[in-house]
Amino acid sequence: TTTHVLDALSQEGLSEEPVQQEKEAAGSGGTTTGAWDVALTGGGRKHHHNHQHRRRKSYKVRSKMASMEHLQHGDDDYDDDETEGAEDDDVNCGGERQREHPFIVTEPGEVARGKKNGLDYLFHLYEQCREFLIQVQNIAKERGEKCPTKVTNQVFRYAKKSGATYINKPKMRHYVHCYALHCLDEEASNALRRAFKERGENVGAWRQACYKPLVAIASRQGWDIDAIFNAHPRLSIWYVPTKLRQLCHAERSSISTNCVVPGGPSGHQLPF
Amino acid sequence: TTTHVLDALSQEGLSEEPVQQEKEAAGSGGTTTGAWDVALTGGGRKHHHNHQHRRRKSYKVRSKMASMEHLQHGDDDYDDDETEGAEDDDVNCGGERQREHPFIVTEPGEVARGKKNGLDYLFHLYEQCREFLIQVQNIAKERGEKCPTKVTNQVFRYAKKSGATYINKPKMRHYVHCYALHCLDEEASNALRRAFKERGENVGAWRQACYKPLVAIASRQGWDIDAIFNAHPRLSIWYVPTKLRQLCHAERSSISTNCVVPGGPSGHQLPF
DNA sequence: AGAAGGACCAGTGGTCCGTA
DNA sequence: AGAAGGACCAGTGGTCCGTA
Repeated sequence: TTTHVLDALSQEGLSEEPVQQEKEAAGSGGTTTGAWDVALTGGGRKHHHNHQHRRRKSYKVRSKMASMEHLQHGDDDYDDDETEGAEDDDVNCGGERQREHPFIVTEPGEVARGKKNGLDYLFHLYEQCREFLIQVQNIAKERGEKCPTKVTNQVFRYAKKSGATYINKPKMRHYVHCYALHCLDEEASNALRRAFKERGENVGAWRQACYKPLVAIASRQGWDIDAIFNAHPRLSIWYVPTKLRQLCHAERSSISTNCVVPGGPSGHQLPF
Repeated sequence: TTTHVLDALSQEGLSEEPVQQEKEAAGSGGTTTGAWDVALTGGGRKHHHNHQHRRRKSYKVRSKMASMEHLQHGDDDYDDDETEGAEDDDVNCGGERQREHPFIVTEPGEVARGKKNGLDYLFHLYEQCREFLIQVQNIAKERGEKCPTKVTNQVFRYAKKSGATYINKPKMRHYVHCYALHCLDEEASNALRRAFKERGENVGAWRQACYKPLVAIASRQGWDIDAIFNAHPRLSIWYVPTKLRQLCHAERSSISTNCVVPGGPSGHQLPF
């Protein structure tokens, strides 16, 4: 599994035909081996299924991503499995790969039904990215190259090359602060999930609601959100989202304006 | 001195006329106050001199840099002071600002004579960059923005805006490993300077020679050159130069090839 | 020739907005 | 409408090479 891993770091090919390198990467099953991966890739059957698709489609691909739909969770079936197989959803004639199923608010331990993904799966994606980062780091160290400490573009590229096509930068960046709450206060995160599920709120509303408890955590720890991220082993590899940083700053400013501290105007110290 | 510092971080102006902001920055004396600055800017007289030049030249500037030659060490005179004043390299009719005087190999404490700069001055530039970084960090913290841990493009831009036009990225990156040796083993660094001065070697030769003792230091500390840089408070803010990283890697590889360790082929551990 | 540094370039962090 | 992600963009790290 470590041989094609080296190829994966080299320049991305632009050929319209699927290249040998990609087939090898597909065979590795994404190089991660968590319980989720086994469950979600649907074992060996789906793999062969997808390989056939890829070959069948190879002359009509439209983009360089079109030939990589293995491990595709959008193709996976928890609900209307065989119905799906007959529609263009699974056959995917257009050449563009299917999008991932949208997330829904689930309780801890709950598996999403229908064409949906749950939040445990979302958080699992962050763990997978961490594993890809560790692999990239090991390769870099072996080669004596610069070693990334964060999940960078390079890591996303590596994940994609390794077959984890369902991982992409905009998605991971979008939910980082949700994952941060999960890491820093799992109890609070779980409670929020249960509350928002019960109220029937959508993912966007839950996502927005994750900011507030994080700002509260920051307020208790001297407002240094970077330090808070860096102190947590699983969170430290993620960039602090701009909006979270801004919220912490805004909240700190408004508090130190309203509650002037005896120390004078220069101090941003807390009133306790 | 902290008010125009905020302006300095904003977008660089492209006007052909010198703007008010630049005049203010000039007045601050580059915001650093070490003994070197005083010595090298030639006190107040030169400042007025340069201000006149700038005003006199303002209608014939060719580039956006042309109006910023204050603190210009290339204009400073240790040797042929008044002769220089009559020539075009102080009057600077072309509109392009003068280059810095080239470095020569000097002993510790030795001031370069003639149109040359010494190595103590070179190392002082690294200290100045560190001060600029600290200022950029303080501003970022105050604003709740991302806070750089290294000397980035932003810091070089800030230094230039602050009037330190003699600081630039290619130069600083070029000599980083020389500064690293100075930080990590000042005795060895001093000895090397004396030896190369005595032999009459040029700066390029001295610069090349700085790599070897650094690789030796790395070999004694487990080859992790990043860790070595990061462990030193003044060095940690500089990126490890590519070539130094490569030399450490190459040396480690060749040693572990020649001296096979009982532990087996996987080990990169040292034979002691 | 030896050296300083403007300016370029490939690949980054960040996220918008055309898409489904 | 709510959401996933291709693709763009400003500014980065890195250093070459036209300049003096």
